[in-house]
Amino acid sequence: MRKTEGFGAALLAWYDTHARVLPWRAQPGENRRADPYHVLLSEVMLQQTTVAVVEKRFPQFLDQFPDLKTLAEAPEADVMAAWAGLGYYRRARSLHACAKALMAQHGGVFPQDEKALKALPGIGDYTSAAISAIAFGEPAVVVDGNIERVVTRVARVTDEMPGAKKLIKGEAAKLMPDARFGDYAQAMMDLGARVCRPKAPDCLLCPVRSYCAVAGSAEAESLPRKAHKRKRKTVQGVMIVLRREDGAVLCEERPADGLFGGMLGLPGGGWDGRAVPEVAATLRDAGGVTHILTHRRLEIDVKTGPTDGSPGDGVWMQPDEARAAMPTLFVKALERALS
DNA sequence: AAGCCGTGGTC
DNA sequence: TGACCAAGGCT
Repeated sequence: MRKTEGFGAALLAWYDTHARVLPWRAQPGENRRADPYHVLLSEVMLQQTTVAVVEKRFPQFLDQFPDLKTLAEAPEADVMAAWAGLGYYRRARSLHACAKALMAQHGGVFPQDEKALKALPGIGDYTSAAISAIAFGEPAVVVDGNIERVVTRVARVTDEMPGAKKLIKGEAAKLMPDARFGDYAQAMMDLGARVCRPKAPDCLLCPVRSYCAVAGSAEAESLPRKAHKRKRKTVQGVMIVLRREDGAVLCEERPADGLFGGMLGLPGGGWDGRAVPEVAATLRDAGGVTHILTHRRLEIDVKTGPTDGSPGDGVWMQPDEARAAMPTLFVKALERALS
């Protein structure tokens, strides 16, 4: 039987001297735990989003919404606008709903157990465990993409993802120390990010290589095993930039569900299941914009022209204000039309 | 349970 | 270029 005793202690010792310094984190030895609201916000922001991006956006968001109550009471449009450019915009809507639920159902006090946390909007298996461990020191089994990778290698889990998830969670539980559960979870993630990387893992300086089933072997890089992804489809459409005499641009709020749901966007269609507005045919061709999503490739023709017409169900906004509140795709289309 | 949902970086 | 990846959740 592989020895797991001592794994946690070895990793924590490494973390004590190698922890990344991050704005939402209580550093090891700081003798405090991170603020639950900060942990919630950072964890949601970090879902499928790189640390580099979150390091920049977390302080800005926190500045605008300094505490749970402020976030809960903020207009939804403000929250969505603050999320612009971060992607996966349902996260913003869920985060807002989560803050409201915490105020309404928990008196503004975070529950500490995973189960109660997971019942909140936008909080799933990973995030509930992470908040429970990091903000409250609970012995939750935290498994994210980094930890998945570390565990499949340490325990040599060769089953294909995502089927192996249950097995991985079991193995992850075996590796846990008997204290410092929050530090441990973050240590695992730091290890996965910096040492036990997807490509070219740095086994030579890994603090837990003596516990690892595949350390130093070529097999390490092959784990976890993942099925190949299917090719994305190309979708074509049109975006319309109508300009008023004062320079304002016609914008519109997108439907709550679907691509860029609830965000500020531009009129148009053909790429999102909606018909191309007839005005498009009367406007100047401003060029094209290509935008790559995880499972789709959008090829957009940008049309522009002056108008004194009524706003319809849209809203006139100055370009600077619009840019700040719109997903990147729309910003690109706007740039194309205005430059 | 497999597909949907953004964006930017790397190789 | 294209494939893969990054502290996932929801349906």
